[in-house]
Amino acid sequence: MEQESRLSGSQRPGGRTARVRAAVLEATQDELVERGFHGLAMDQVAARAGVGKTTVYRRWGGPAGLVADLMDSLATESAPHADTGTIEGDLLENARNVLGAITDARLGATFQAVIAAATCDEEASRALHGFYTRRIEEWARVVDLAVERGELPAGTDGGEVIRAVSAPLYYRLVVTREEVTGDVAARVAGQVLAAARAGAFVRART
Amino acid sequence: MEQESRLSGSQRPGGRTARVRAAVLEATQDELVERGFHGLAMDQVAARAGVGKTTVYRRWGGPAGLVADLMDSLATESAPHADTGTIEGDLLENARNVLGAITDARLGATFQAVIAAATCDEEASRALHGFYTRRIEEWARVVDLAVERGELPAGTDGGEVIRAVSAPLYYRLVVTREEVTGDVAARVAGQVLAAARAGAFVRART
DNA sequence: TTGCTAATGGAACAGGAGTCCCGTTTGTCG
DNA sequence: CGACAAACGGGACTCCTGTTCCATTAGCAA
Repeated sequence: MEQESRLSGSQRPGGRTARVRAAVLEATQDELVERGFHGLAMDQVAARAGVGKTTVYRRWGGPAGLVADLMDSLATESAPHADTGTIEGDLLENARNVLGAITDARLGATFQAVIAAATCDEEASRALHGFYTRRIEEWARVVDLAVERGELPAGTDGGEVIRAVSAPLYYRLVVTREEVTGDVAARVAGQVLAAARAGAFVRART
Repeated sequence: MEQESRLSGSQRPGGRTARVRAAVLEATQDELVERGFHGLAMDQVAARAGVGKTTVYRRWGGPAGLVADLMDSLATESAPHADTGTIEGDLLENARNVLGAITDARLGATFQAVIAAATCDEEASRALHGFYTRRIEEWARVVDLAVERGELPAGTDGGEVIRAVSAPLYYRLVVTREEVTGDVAARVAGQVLAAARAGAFVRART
């Protein structure tokens, strides 16, 4: 249960190792869609990926390690921030981006699985934290650009703005378990925009 | 796996049944704090509660049923909305209330466990949905009162406002896995207040 | 108090997840 | 091309979760 950096630090990152990882992560996502995190059996994943059960246990340790690595792999392919020209458009784009991720069967199941895993596993928790830290940083730039354009007050905290847009969508998905629609996404973007324009997201003076 | 209404509809709700339920739910919470949802073993719960393993399986069916019932029991003891006299104070109070719930070791672990359970179990999902539906309705009243006092524009959607305050806190807890502090709670309450005053939460005309 | 029945408890049983051992395959380097 | 080492694969084994059966206890009502 303590094999680190299975990604980059491999001593032999040759063809097979990478192939196995790809096949296993692919199979993991499929299983998550069909059975959810609690139903994620290493057995099944190994069989579906066409690799030995031993290999999966050796490299990932358990279901949590599996979803943590899956999250890491998703991090490398996450989309860059939008640039529609206005902060209104960019925030709406961010909301739609989140909406798309959580309504997509494959991605949605994956995110929920990692969230579930993170509640009881330190490794999955770190993977999740890292993923969103990067994503928020990336999208926070649209706020900085808006400030430069004079659309928003100087000192507006971009990370906070992006969090404020994303949070209500995830909140509905995993906490209140309400349906998340395009309407909700649009409303939320509008609400946050209003608060940002009013200067509610300006950083406190140090 | 289909024994309904173990709460109210019992044909014999006498002393022992209620005692057993209380002991089991108590033990469940303890186990959740120590091991999390994935580590919730019916065995352990039964032993800690001092009841037979068979009883726990019979009445709750599985770990998910256990946390679902726990959620239902928490619903009955959730606090009524605040009434500080100003919407600013009430929203801050709501933020602090959420903050208190998720930072409390016992409650925080419980909520995270139910959230994890809900990602893969329909029953837990319904319990969670019901709990927050009630809670949001309850606290939405502070917004209605504020509208009556003239603090906020007519037509402001109370449920949306409460969600907007609560969401960023839960988002940090379960999604981005950032620390949630009193600072964050206060900031969020302020941001939502600004948006509400600007009329961003006014319902669309039908 | 007495009997009925719901509810509980103990113990044996079954199924599956996770671990271990060792032989086999496959990159990689000289 | 050849050898070494890392990584993989299969199968047996163990332990624990969840189920089933039946005896026992304890509410409830007459």
